[in-house]
Amino acid sequence: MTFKKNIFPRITRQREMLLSELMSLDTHPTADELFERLRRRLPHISLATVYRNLEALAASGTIRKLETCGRQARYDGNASPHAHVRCVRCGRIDDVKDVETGCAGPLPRELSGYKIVGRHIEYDGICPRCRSCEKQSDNPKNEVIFCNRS
Amino acid sequence: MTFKKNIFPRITRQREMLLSELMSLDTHPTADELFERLRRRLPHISLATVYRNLEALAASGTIRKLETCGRQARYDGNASPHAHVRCVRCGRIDDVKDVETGCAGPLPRELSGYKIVGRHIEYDGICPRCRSCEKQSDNPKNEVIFCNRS
DNA sequence: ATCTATGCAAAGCTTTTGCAATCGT
DNA sequence: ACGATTGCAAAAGCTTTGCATAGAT
Repeated sequence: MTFKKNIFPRITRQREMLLSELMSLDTHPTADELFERLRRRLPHISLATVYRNLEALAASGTIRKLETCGRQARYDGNASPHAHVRCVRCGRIDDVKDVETGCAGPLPRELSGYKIVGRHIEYDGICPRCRSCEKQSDNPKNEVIFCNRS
Repeated sequence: MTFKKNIFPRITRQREMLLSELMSLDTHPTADELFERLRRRLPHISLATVYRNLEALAASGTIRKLETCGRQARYDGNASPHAHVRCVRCGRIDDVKDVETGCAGPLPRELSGYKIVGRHIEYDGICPRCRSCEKQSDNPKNEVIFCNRS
C-alpha cells in the first residue's frame, strides 16, 4: 500500500487497517473515532497504537493531521493541499471543493523573516445541518447547540 | 476600557490587568505565560481565573483565541482579522504583516453548503532564530530542535 | 445586600510514554 | 532470532469545574 519502507519497516494488521479505514472516510475523524471503528474488527487494538501510527503517517506525509480545529486533532486521509470548513456549532469539518476562494496560488518563499513551508486555510461557518436547526426564535440566547454529529 | 457591560457586569482587578497585559504584548502568549506575568503584580491570581477571562474575552470578540497552533491555545490581543506564521520548530507565532499573500479579499458567503462566518490563515515556517541554529550538519537526523523560545 | 467573580483543588480530556510481550521479516 | 510494534496502564499536559469565599455594584 502507501507505506514507505524506510519509515515503516513492518506492516502490521493494525497499521494496515488504520490507514485503509482513514482513506475510506471522507470525514475528518479524531483519533478516538478511528479507534472505535477499528475496534469492531480488531477488538484488542489500543488507542496508543492508533496515536502512534497516525503520528508516523502524518510525519511521512501520507495523511494530514489537522490541528487547526479546536482541542482535538483530526486526521485527513487526503494529504494533498486543500482548504477546510469547520462548523462552529458542531465541530464538523468538510473539504472546500473549489478554491474559488481566492487563496490558491503558490506559497510565498518568506514572510516576516520565516522560511515558509506550508499553509493552512480554514473557514469557519455553520454547516447545513446546524443551519436548519438554528432559528433565533428557538435559541434566544444564541447558545451553542449541537445538532446530531455525524 | 473595552469591556462590554452586558457580558462583563463587573470589572475586577484581575480582569482589567489580564486584558491590558495581553493588549500590551505583540507576542501571542499562552494562558500560562499570561498567568506567570500577572503573578508578578497579582501574586494570588489563579490560573483558572486567567482561563475563564480569556474564554469570555474571546467569546465577546475582544481578543482572539488561536487554537490553530498545536495543542496549547494562544491568545491574540488584536482581534481584527489577520494571518499568522507559526514556527514548526519552536511554536512561536508572529503576525503576517502584508497580506501580499494573495489571500485577502472578502469572505465567500457560502462554501460547501456552510454559511461562512470567518477565515483563519496560518502559514507554517521556520522562524529567523530557528533558521540560524538549524544546520543539517548539526542535526543529521533532522530532529525537532527548540531554540530559545521568547 | 446581591450575586458575579475569584482561588483552590480536584476532575476531565486528549495525548504521550515505559515496559514487557508479541509478531513481522 | 532480531528488533520493530503492540497493548496496557500510568503519566503528562492543558483546560475546565465545583464550591465556599471575597469583592464589585
